[in-house]
This record gives sequence, structure tokens and C-alpha cells, in this order.
Amino acid sequence: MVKLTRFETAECPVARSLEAIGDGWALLIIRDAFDGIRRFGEFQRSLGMAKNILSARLRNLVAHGIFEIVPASDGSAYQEYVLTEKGRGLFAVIIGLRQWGEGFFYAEGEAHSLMLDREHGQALQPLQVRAADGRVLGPQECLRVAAQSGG
Amino acid sequence: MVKLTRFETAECPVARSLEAIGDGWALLIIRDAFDGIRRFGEFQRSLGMAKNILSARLRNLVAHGIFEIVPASDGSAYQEYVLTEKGRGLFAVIIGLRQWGEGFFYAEGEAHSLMLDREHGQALQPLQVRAADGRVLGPQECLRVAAQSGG
DNA sequence: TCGTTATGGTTTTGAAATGAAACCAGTTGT
DNA sequence: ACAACTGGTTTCATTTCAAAACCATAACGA
Repeated sequence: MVKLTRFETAECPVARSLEAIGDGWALLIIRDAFDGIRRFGEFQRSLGMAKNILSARLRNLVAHGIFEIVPASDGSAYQEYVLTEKGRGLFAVIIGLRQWGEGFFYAEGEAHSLMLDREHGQALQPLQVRAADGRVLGPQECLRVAAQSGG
Repeated sequence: MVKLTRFETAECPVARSLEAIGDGWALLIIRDAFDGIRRFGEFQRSLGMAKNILSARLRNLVAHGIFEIVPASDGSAYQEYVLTEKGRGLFAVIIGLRQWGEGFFYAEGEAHSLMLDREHGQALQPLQVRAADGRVLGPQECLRVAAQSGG
């Protein structure tokens, strides 16, 4: 049912990641999950997406171990979708997308939602790619090398 | 031609980012660009995707200011697609997707391509979300607040 | 307890996107 | 001059999307 080979070779971890995630809707579902959304109906209202598409996305995300289904936390007979450890591993990616959007798609002073350090209510640092010794690296300072065992 | 309103409200920067990027193919194109790929044919061979789809994605990415078209660097009459400043701003996102894939989709010792600090040939640090004071933050330590002017 | 509404989907169906292949114009190499 | 390469566009069959209708179960209210 779930199509597994859109990005064929997938010797590249980026491709495997995108394959598992599926599409942009899935990333918005994951974003909502980080904001505390857990129920089917909540996701649907928050995202305004068709129920059949949401259903398919959630099914795919569960199949890929990004979400898991748990009994509803309010004691009702319904179920909830919560991020697994693997799913929570996408936090930096979501933050990266958020910061990129903030930096390039909003006019100075234009309103948008904001992600804060809960403890101090301060904005987050911009994500930085760093070398082992702590140097901040740009694309030019990095080098992709072909497949190696033991990476 | 380019559909602009897939994720409707887009008061959220994550949604605006995904809207601009378009889909997973686009992220793989951007990944390839970080690896130095510049020509249409190179992208097409690297990704194994249909030429009409590649054409449409590149057109969209150029329209969103993520790529720009420049004269070929080898002096021929052809053109090349290179990342703009905005496009290069996605570096952390690509690295995030790569690290997530490395962490969750490969068996111990399974071969995959690797991104290194070019200067020392060392692996990169894992991306971390940090507060202004430098603390590493998980999803639970962050709080999304609704639209504010002056973010 | 019975009817009503909310929840969490699935099915149906027309519209849109995808992708393989054929085609084509301009460029480069011989 | 001719052949091959580059960088696409067009065509068309297939797949996916998305809106709406539908439906079963659960919760709620009187």
C-alpha cells in the first residue's frame, strides 16, 4: 500500500529520510505534534487538510515508526498519535525549516508564530552546522564522500 | 503555473518554507547542489528523475529565489543552476535530514555517504537546538507561541 | 434509555500531478 | 557538414490528491 521506492537508490541518508517522511503534509503533521497535538481531529482542523489524506499520512508515519498509536490520554476509548523517539529526532529539522522561513519569507516586523525557550521565554539560537572542534561550517567547508562502511 | 497555496494560511514559517521548497525532489536537488552539481543533465542523471519533473522543480526553485540561473562556468553557451544565499540557507536543514537518516535508517556499519568537515576530514557534530544561553533544548523545553509582530 | 452529536475514519469521484517516452531546437565536437 | 550532446517541451497513460458523501462506534444529554 505504501510506496517504498520513490527515491530509488537511497544510498544517501537524506533520500531515505525524505522517503520515510513522505511529503510536506507529513512535516506539518510532525510540527503540530511538537506543538502538542495528538488527536486525528485536532490535526485535521489545525492543518485544514482532507481527512483521507491525513489518514494516509498518519498511517505511513506510523508504519515508518515516526508516530505510534496510544490510548487517549483523557481516558476515552479513542486513540492518539504521538511521536516516537525517531519522530522526536526530527526536531532540529523542523526548527531548521522554521528559522529558514523566518529569515526569508517574512517582512521586517511581519507577524508569525514563534518558538521560544520555554524556561526563559527567549528566542532560540540559529541552528549551526559545526565541526567536531566546534567551528561553524558553511556548505563550502563540508565535503560529501561516497558510501563507506562503518560510518 | 506554480501552485502557490497548498498550505493555506502559512502564518507558520515551517509551512511557508515547505510551500516554497515544493516537495522531496526539490530537497534532493538542493542536496545535490550542495555537493557541487550545477547542470540540468547532472541533476537528472544523479537523481534519475523524469526530465519534465526536474524542469518543473527547477523552475519553481528559481521562481522562489532558491536557485538562480547563471552562465555555464566552463565557457559554453549553456546555463547552470546555482543556489542563492536563500538556497544556501537550507544547509542546516539538509544536514539535519542527513543526520536523522544516518541515525535511524542504517544498520550498524551499513554503508552510506558521509558529510565531513573538509579541513580535517572529521564527521560533523550532531545538530542541536540551543537556547540563547547555549543550553541544548529538546521539544519539551520549547514553546510555540502564536503570531506576534516584531518576531 | 433513547436520540443526538462528535469522532475517526473509508469510499467515491472528478481534477491535478506524475513519469516514461517521444520529440525537438540549439550547441558542440569531428 | 554531419553526428552527437544538451536542455529542455509535449504527449499521454497512470497515479495521486482532495472534496464530499458516507458510515460505524463512542460519548453526551434529557
